[in-house]
Amino acid sequence: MFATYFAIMTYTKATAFGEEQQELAKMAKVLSHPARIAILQHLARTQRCISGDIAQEIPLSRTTVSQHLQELKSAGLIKGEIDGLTVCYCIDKEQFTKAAAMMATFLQQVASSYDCDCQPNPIPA
Amino acid sequence: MFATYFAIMTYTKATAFGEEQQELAKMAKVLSHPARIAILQHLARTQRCISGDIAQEIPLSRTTVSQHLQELKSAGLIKGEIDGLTVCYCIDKEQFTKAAAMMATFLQQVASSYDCDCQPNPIPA
DNA sequence: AAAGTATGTCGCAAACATACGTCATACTTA
DNA sequence: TAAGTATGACGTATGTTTGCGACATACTTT
Repeated sequence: MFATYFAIMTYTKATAFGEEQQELAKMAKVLSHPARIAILQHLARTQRCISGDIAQEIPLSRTTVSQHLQELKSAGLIKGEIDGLTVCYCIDKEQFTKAAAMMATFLQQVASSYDCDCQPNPIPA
Repeated sequence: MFATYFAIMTYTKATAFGEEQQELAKMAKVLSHPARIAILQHLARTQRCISGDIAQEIPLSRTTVSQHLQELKSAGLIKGEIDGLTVCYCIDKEQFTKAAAMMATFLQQVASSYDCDCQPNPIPA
């Protein structure tokens, strides 16, 4: 107990990243591969929910595309329904919108930060 | 020459990812680690351009934080000015805003896509 | 000049991501 | 029921990222 406290206090700095920081990083990670961007764009553009034809649109093997789809799915950004032989994927609009809003808010906050002129630390607190 | 053509044509699908897809993925990758999110938030929040004090705010060693700073810098999202002993980092507002806008547009486009009900491929083109 | 401080760079180990061939599953159609 | 097709899961090779200690650099202060 004391030991635990001590261990924590020894670390002057933050002990872990915040919930939101981890959420944002996770969202960003999902988007951090061109194949997954391409898949999302394709799903957004197409009128119908294309299944494995997606692999036709992307310069990767079917296996690899399937993996990327799994990743997008387990992140909750898309959903897939089995319909007989084929699987119909589409954007999970609700979840995607939520995650996108969080990301957009973060970007907005950082972008609208005060424009620094890189002066040396003014008040060495 | 013919061989090259043949090699290209053999690939029915796209040969490479688009410029924009790669740009977006790159931006996302930079944001795909909680430490880098935390650093950006910290820089945005702080009135003055903190240098190595950043390491105090983050649950990682100074070395590792320095690396993350380098990554943000080489992605152009932040800039750092040496001022004697310390280095003053801050958001590169122009570049960050540009990248953020690109990302926000992409998210918006996907989020505002048509809401699919996952019917089986209607017209098997 | 010597000691001190803020930083960055190097090199390594461990963890993770990517790509893809092959195999397993489950449905369709003949 | 057998052949065919669309998929996902498994295994594995190869590459990339992360984290950090130890060292190098460059400036400041005494």
